[in-house]
Amino acid sequence: MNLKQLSDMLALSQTTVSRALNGYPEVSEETRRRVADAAKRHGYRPNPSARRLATGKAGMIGYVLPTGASVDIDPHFVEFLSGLGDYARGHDLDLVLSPADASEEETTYRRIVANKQVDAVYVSSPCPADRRISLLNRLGIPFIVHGRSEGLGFDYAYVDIDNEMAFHDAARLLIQLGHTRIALINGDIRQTFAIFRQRGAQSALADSGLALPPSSIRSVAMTEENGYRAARSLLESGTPPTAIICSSLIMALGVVRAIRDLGLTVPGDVSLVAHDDVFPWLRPENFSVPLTTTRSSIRLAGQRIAERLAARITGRESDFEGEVWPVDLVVRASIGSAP
Amino acid sequence: MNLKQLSDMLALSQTTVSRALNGYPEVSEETRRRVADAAKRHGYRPNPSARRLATGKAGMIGYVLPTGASVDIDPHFVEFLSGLGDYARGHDLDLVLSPADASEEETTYRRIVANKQVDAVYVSSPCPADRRISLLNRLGIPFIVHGRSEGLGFDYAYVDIDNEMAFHDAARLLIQLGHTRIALINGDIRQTFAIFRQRGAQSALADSGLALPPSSIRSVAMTEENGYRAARSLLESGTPPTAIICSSLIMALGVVRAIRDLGLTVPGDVSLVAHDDVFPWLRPENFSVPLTTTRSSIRLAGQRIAERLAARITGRESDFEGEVWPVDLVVRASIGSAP
DNA sequence: CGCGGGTTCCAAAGCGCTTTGGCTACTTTC
DNA sequence: GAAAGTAGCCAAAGCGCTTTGGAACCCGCG
Repeated sequence: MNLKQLSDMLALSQTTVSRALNGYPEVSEETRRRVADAAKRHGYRPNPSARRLATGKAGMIGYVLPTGASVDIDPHFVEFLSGLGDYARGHDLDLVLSPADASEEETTYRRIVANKQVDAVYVSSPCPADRRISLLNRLGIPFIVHGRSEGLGFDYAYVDIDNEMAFHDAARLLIQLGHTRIALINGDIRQTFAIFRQRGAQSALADSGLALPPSSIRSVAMTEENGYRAARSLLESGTPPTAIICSSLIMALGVVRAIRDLGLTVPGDVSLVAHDDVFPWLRPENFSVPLTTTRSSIRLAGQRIAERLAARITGRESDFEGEVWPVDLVVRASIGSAP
Repeated sequence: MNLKQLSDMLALSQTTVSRALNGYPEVSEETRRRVADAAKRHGYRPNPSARRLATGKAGMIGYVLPTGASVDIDPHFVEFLSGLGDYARGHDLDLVLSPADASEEETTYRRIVANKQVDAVYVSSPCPADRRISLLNRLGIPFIVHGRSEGLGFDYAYVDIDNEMAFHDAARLLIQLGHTRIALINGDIRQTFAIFRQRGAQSALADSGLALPPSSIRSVAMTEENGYRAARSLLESGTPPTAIICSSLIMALGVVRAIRDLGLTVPGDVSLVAHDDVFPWLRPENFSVPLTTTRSSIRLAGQRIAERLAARITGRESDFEGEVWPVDLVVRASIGSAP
């Protein structure tokens, strides 16, 4: 069933039917009703390819998926996706993933924009002066960044959490508990979120005249194994920390294992705080010692980003506002006063 | 840069240029080279919407993403996606995700097929007599199932691992070690993979005159918490198992925690085998006691499925072959002879 | 009565590609 | 040397939609 058939059936022109369906004003209410009615009855759905060809609008949002033989997609991505799906479903939005390895990332962005395959894209895990962001800005396609970049020289729309404040607060709490040797097990420091977290922890320590020397910082990909290794090397060093702040629950698994392997206890010997992105399948309250966390749901961010993306596509949103969400600090048994 | 501009530039007709680019035989080698050359130099890319409109082919593969307020996307999905990406990248295949909740799943499949938005779809986590599979079969779009269904009454293409054999082997090994009270902590039993796993474990036990009574089976969503609860309830029952087989590494985390909480040890009191889907961020050899696993990489399955999907789209594959991959049984320290 | 001004509708021109059905010119065949 | 192929190319017709630029009609006003 296509437009022509439908309009023939109604003895109207394709123009009128199209307009009736798309809410143009120059068609009488009665005709509009008749058309809408027939369309529904016959299950008419405009062919998206045709529509896209004619309008240039795609009804899809795009994401360039970083892949590569040695590249693992972040498990956080799935949570983000859930959130995106929560909104997209019911708003007739589809998501197109274009896998690309690092070397062809830029080309891929250019391609999906040039082809008008998607109406908007989102970008995740930005680094400072992120090239993808300046590229998209130049290409002029609506986009939203999940996270923030720095030093770009122009405004852009983003949704981020207050990583700096979160880790500041976590560090401050540990300091208040008397800890002076605090270590940070962070994610890849090339990414802004990790930079902000380090900054937050550092400033809290500085506020109390303490330091976070490079020797107390680890910056690694967020796997259980890396968490273990980082924690071990910290705890086996000359001046082991009495508290560890850790950028992910997955790494925290490794940290806990390392602590236990060394015959130490939480929070007796080591206090532990981790950032929780809210995975349904791994919850901080279920750690052997319930984990104090800085908590912020990635899924919620996904929802919000989808919503704003949709608003940008339809032109309801056009400024370049950055949203920074506060992060909860949830205290559980894994922290205690310094030994 | 579009076809017309390119062909004007070359003083050739659009027809010839199109044919040269698409490898039709009726164009001379020399012309073809000239065209290919110019296309590359000017970065010409055919507009996919136009091509789709003309051919009906989309160059995309589709997936209906189950979502819903209380639905969590499986973290395995991300691994699968990595695999899909591995192939898709470099083959100009994009992936479109259409989020839909359970109630509109069927409608969504119909929509993406009717709209020719995608050339093929894949289906994951099938259950017996899966309605999606019969629907797709009826709609006549190429598809591949990741996993298997049963009792459908027609053939279809799938890629699956030998879950039954895997769990059979795992159970047999435990029996050989002298275990007689073996428990199974399984995934959602409505899904075929879980049924097969149960069947495998059951048949191994039956081979030795043992049974796997319902009281020794838990069938739950695969989270750490559920693993913990299941293990606890099993171990605190009147006849606690001396060995547990567990359907996922994530649940195994909880199982290990439960064992420890009860003051028991692995493998002294309880032997543990888990299925490992090969997450880069959580590895069985890094458990406090390295875990014996049945191992099969989901990522590899993703690659293979993308490859076969591409083959089906282009017509290189047309039979309805089911592929069943063997599963490795990797022995590590978490199993021992029965106490 | 005729005319500006709405309202409601339509024919036709794209959008950028593929594909059908020739057409030309060059070989081959007898 | 003419008939029959064949290789190489092209014009034009779609694919299904949106949108431009009217046309037809009815209204009330001077």
